[in-house]
Amino acid sequence: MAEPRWLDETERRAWLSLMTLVIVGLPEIERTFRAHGLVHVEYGLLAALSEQPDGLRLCDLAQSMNVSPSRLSHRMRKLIERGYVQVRGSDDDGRVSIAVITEAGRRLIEEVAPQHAADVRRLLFDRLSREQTAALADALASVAGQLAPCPGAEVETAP
Amino acid sequence: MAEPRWLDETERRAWLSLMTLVIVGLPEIERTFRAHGLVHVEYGLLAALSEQPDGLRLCDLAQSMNVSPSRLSHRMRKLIERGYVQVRGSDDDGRVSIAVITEAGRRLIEEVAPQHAADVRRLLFDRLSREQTAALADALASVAGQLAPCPGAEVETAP
DNA sequence: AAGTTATTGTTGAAGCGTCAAGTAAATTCA
DNA sequence: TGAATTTACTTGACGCTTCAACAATAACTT
Repeated sequence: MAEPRWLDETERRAWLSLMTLVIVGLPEIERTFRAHGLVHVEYGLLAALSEQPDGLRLCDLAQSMNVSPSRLSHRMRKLIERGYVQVRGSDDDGRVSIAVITEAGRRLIEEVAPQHAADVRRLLFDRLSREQTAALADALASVAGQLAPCPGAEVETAP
Repeated sequence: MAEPRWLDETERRAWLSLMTLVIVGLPEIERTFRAHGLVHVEYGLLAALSEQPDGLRLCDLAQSMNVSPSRLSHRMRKLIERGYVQVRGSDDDGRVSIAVITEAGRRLIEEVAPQHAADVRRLLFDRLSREQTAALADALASVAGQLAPCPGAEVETAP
């Protein structure tokens, strides 16, 4: 059993700050979604679908959003129930389902998106200089790049 | 209604990378804890308590770990049931309870801590240069500093 | 001292995520 | 062609988080 390599002071500060961001900051982000009856992932799903007017295979959607099939299935059930998404089977492949955003879904994210962008800005970027933002993007992209084959994990820009 | 200010390309990359880290990376971190019957927050609580041999008031513990009273209460119930923590009432103040880590709790985090440190390293710091790490710590600390009055949110170094 | 307010902590319900198991269709391959 | 494997997706159970409501003690206020 090798001697464990503990984090040094800088690493520890980075990690603890990240955890604070996750534990305190993200729930604040969530509140905007909850006010509209959504959770963050559902917003991401709607945003992704809003860029694909012809719909998206569920497996592709799951992969692009980095969610498990199970999780996607549970979220889709709710989004379908509430009329934000419709799902039809594929003609080509009997296994796949294709999700399409509805008009109601489109209206919803068009309403939520600006608030979300403002939230993210308030939480994160308003507190960082341009240099800090660039450095943050650089570092996080290095990490995320190896985690997810799919880079386009979410949509924050205009719908 | 002002025109929404969308994220620019760098900000978007930073945010999406952060979300990937949260959605893909943190669950990997969680798996180590689950293997020991814990969740991340519980590890943090035990780690915090392990540095206070005389115990800690629950309200102080909650504040220092940035968790709600309710959440703390639920987690403590489990930690008490499993014998990792003991709680006694305070003599000074009839409202407060004081939590103390047990020997079993101490043994547990001493076992888990090195694995957790290795996980964090694998996830994050092994993929970053010293400069990137320093920049990340700088940027995240700027953000976290305004989110949490309490900086010592968790313990990653030797117990 | 009595009433009000603030602090500390708990509880139960509802919703979400994970995991394991399962169905069904397509593909591979013997 | 038929059997095994892979791919796509769903379901149910269990644990965790949040939120609202609650109880109990302490601290103010006049």
